[in-house]
Amino acid sequence: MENYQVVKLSRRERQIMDIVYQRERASVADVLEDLPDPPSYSTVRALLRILEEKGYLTHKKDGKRYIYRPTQPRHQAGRFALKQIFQTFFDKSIEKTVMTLVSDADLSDEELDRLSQLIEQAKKGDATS
Amino acid sequence: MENYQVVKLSRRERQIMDIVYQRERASVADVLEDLPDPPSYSTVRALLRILEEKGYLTHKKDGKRYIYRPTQPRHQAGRFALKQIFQTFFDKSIEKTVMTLVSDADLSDEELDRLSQLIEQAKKGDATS
DNA sequence: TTGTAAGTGCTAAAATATTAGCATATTATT
DNA sequence: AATAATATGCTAATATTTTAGCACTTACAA
Repeated sequence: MENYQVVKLSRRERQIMDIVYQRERASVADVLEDLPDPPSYSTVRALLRILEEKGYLTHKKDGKRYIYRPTQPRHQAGRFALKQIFQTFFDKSIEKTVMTLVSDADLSDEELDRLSQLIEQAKKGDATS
Repeated sequence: MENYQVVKLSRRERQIMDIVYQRERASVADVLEDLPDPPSYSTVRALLRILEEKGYLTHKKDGKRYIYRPTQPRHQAGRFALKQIFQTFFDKSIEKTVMTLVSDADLSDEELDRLSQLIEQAKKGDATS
């Protein structure tokens, strides 16, 4: 099970994958709009075609233009990306990673309550110690 | 404040930065050891030199060899990387990101307790709603 | 103090990624 | 059904990344 963060993607390819993941689906124009240092239209089309060839994207026609989507579900790709992050920056510790997220987050009370609940559930559900 | 995940790093450069961050500091041999599809020794040296030129690494001498370190503190780089992730994959929602981490994590009771505490503190400390 | 092993500095070749542009197709409009 | 506007398909030039190799340096041990 390969993840796009891990595999051989060039800089532009990664930028484009990030954009398509953020938008869930995107036309060439959408991607171009979000790209930093935007290259030409043709360039973006070429990259999208390559990413499709490599298997990271698919497209379907919508009227006369193509709409691209990731082949891998966003949530799944996200989990892989997170794994990469906590292995690289947080001593492989999920706890440290969560600590950082929560500390920086400025979450609302509702959000914090939901997190508390989740943690309570985790305590019950699992007997690891 | 620029982050290496965000700026123009090539694929190999990123791989190397990840390795150096994981190890905190690394010799050429260390990096070579961890690189997938490892290239030659000279190659790794060249890339390390380039990363130093670009300002992402520094080195000091240790005996006859160089030890490289990131110029940017790991924790700080990690926070940036996390931001990138939750913006790309989790609808910009830190809550969703934490949910995923905790759900997947299989954390020990001690870890869960510490997280509960952290969340309680966050509730007290901050009046956002 | 000299030889040798293990390092680095630099440069240029090779491989890959990035880009633009022309030819062609499709849709909508008149 | 002809035209204009807006797509895509493909190819080849350019730029960047990745690589190896040779020349030089340093540390250490005989």
